[in-house]
Amino acid sequence: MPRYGLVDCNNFYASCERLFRPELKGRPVVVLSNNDGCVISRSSEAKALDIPMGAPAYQWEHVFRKQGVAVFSSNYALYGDLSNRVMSVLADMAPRVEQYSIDEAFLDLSGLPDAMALCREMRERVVRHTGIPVSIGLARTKTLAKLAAHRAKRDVACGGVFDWDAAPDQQALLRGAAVGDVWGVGRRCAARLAARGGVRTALDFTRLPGEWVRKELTIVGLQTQMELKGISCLPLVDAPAARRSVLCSRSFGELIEEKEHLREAVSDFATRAAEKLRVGGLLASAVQTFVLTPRHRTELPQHQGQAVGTLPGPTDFTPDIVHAALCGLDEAFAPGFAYQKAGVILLGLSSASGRQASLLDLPPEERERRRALMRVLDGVNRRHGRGTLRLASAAAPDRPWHMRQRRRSPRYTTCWDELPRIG
DNA sequence: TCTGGGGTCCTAGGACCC
DNA sequence: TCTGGGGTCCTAGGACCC
Repeated sequence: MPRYGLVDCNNFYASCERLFRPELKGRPVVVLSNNDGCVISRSSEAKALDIPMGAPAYQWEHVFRKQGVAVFSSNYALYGDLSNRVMSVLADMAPRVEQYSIDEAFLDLSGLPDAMALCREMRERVVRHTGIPVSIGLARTKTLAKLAAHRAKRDVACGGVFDWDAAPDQQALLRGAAVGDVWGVGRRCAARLAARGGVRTALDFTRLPGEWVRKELTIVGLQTQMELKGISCLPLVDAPAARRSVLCSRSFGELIEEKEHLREAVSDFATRAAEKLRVGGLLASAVQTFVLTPRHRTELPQHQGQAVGTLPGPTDFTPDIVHAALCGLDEAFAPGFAYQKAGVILLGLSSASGRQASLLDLPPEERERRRALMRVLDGVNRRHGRGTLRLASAAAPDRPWHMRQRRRSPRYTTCWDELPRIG
C-alpha cells in the first residue's frame, strides 16, 4: 500500500513575519496580497477574529485598528527563502519529496517501518531549524493526506501529525469533511454537487455513481473521487515538470487610461518575464499581452483585451520580447477605458541548452553579443537591485500607478541592508 | 478610493490531413 | 441516391491550486 505524507506550514506568511518580530507572539497577524489588496494569510489569532481569507483590506481596517492586528504587505523574498530552508530539512529526512507549493510538500513514505515516528521527528526538526510550525497528514492517497493534514492542524490533540489510515472510523472522518474542503473540489464544483441531491460532505461525494462524476466533473473529478475512496491515482512527482509558461502581471496602484503608461508597464512586465526565462535557462517562442479593466467596478465600462505576438524564433533576448509584447499591446488596447491590470505571458517554452539551430538563426557573433549584453544586464540588476539597468521604454520607478506596498517588512534574510539588528 | 499573482490541466470546437 | 472517419494540432475558456 502506498503511503503519502503532506507537510503543510501553518499560516505560512504570517508565521514568517512573526519569526523576526517575537513581540507579535499571541497577537493577530495578517499578510496582504500585492497592492495591499486583500488578506492572504492569517495567524490563528486573526482567524479567531473571523477575518476571512481573501477579505478586502479596506473593509477590515477598523477591525485591524481596534483589535491591534499587525498588518504586513507581502514580502516574497522573505517567504521564498524560508520556504527553501523548510524544504531542505524535509529533503534531508524523507526518501522522496515533491515540493507542491511555497508552503507544502508531499512525501513518499511507502514501505517505511514507522512513518509516524519519522513525521513527528520531522515536525520537531523543522520548527527547531527554521522556527516555522508545520502540520503533517499521512494517508494512502495524496487527497486523503491533504485531509489528514487539515485535521492535524485543527485538532490540537493530534500533536501536529495525523495518520488517516490508522483512524478507527474513516467513514466518520469523511463525513466530517465538507466536500468543498477536498483538494480539487473548488467553489464551482462544490455548488454543482450541492445542487445535485445535496452532496455536502466528502462521504456523500464518494457515494455518487462514478459515471455521473466522470460526465459532470471530468476525469479530474473522477480521480478525486477514487482518491477519497483510497485508490491512489496521483503519484508523487519528484522531478519538477518543465515549465509551460512564464507570467508577469500586476494590478496598478491607480487606474491607467493613457496608452503611454500602459506601454511602460508592459515593457516592465516583459523585462521581468525575460529575466525569469534566463534564470530558468529557457527560451520563449511567443508573447501574449493582456489588459483588463477592474471587474469589481461594474459602473465602469469593461474591456478585456489580449493578443499574441510571435517572436522571430525561440529567444530570451529582452529587447525582442519587449518589442513583441508592445506589438501585442497595440492590438489588445482599446482607447476610452480605465485599466486596472496588465500582464505578459511567455509561451512555447523550450530549453536554452537543447536549442535547435534554424535557418533564421543569427550569425554566431551576433548571438554571442546579445548573450553577453543580457549577462551584463542581469549581473548589474542582481547586484544593485532590479530595474537598475533597463530599456528606455520601461517605466521609471517613481510612477504613481506602481503597486502599493506600504507595510512591507524588511527582507531580513536575503538583503544585506535589511538584516535584523541585535542589541 | 480601496478585491493578488502565478501557475496547471481539461474540454470543446475548428482547421487540416489522409 | 449516396455525402467518411479518424487522427493531430491549435486555441479559447473554464476550473482548480496555493
